[in-house]
Amino acid sequence: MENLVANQDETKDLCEVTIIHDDVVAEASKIQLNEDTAVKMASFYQALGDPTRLRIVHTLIHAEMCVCDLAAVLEMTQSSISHQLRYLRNLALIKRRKVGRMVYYSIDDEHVLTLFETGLAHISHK
Amino acid sequence: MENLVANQDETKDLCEVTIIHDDVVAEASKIQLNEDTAVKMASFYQALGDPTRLRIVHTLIHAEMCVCDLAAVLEMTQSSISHQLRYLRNLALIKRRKVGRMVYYSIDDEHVLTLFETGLAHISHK
DNA sequence: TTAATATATGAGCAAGTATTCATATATGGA
DNA sequence: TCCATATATGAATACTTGCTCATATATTAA
Repeated sequence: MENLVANQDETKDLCEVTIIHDDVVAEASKIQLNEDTAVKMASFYQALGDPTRLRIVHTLIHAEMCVCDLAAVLEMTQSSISHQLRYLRNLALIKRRKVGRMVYYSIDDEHVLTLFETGLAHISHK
Repeated sequence: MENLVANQDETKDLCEVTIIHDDVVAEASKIQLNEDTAVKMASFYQALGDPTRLRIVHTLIHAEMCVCDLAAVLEMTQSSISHQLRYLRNLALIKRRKVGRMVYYSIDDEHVLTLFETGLAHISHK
């Protein structure tokens, strides 16, 4: 179930693909992520893989904020911020709270902060 | 230097952008990432934000591997793998070691594993 | 009910990207 | 030297994506 490569013969059917180290390939095949897992994980990283969304997340890590104020802080239009908020909400990274006609957004994922800090450490270190 | 918003009046110049909570906006403006930092961090996340690159990284976390074997394991062409390896190497997430005409790739960043584990925890948890 | 306003969203466009295809480079062996 | 082969890469293409613009929805206040 976690093995996308059924067997080596099948792999060898792929044009131009040669196996050099059978043992290494066999071991690596065992631990492969299934397609669904890879796609879901990639979506998670991609959410922070855009400067605007990253800045939104970074801002919301510090405080809950309404759309208007977020747009002001990031100096972007309400529309673009709203689109990106929907994107992040669809991935369940942020949640919203409605108060009258205002909508307050905040972080809704325990792993976002870890991810952010790791990224910051990465660019600070290299 | 970390403050992209020079002052509130300037922010208000942006068409259609209204500030609701001046204090919240002022505080948030103080902690904003500068453009360069946001772009660099986003690039880091984006590297794992593609299923193919994520699978490459995941595989290399377990073992150093040559291009041929990687292509076999991931069931993709040597060319596409090679392109993505260059991408990851340009971001210094992986490094290479040449032995004859073979090139062995491995992880070259201490934060990649943390990032990967956090992402896995995220999708396992939600 | 009507006007004002905070937020949401569909369509369109421009820019970016992952793969393929063809080919180049580089190394080892005959 | 000549061929086979492991890897790299430029160009083209199909696909994705972030923003803008116009407009819709929803809530408050008059």
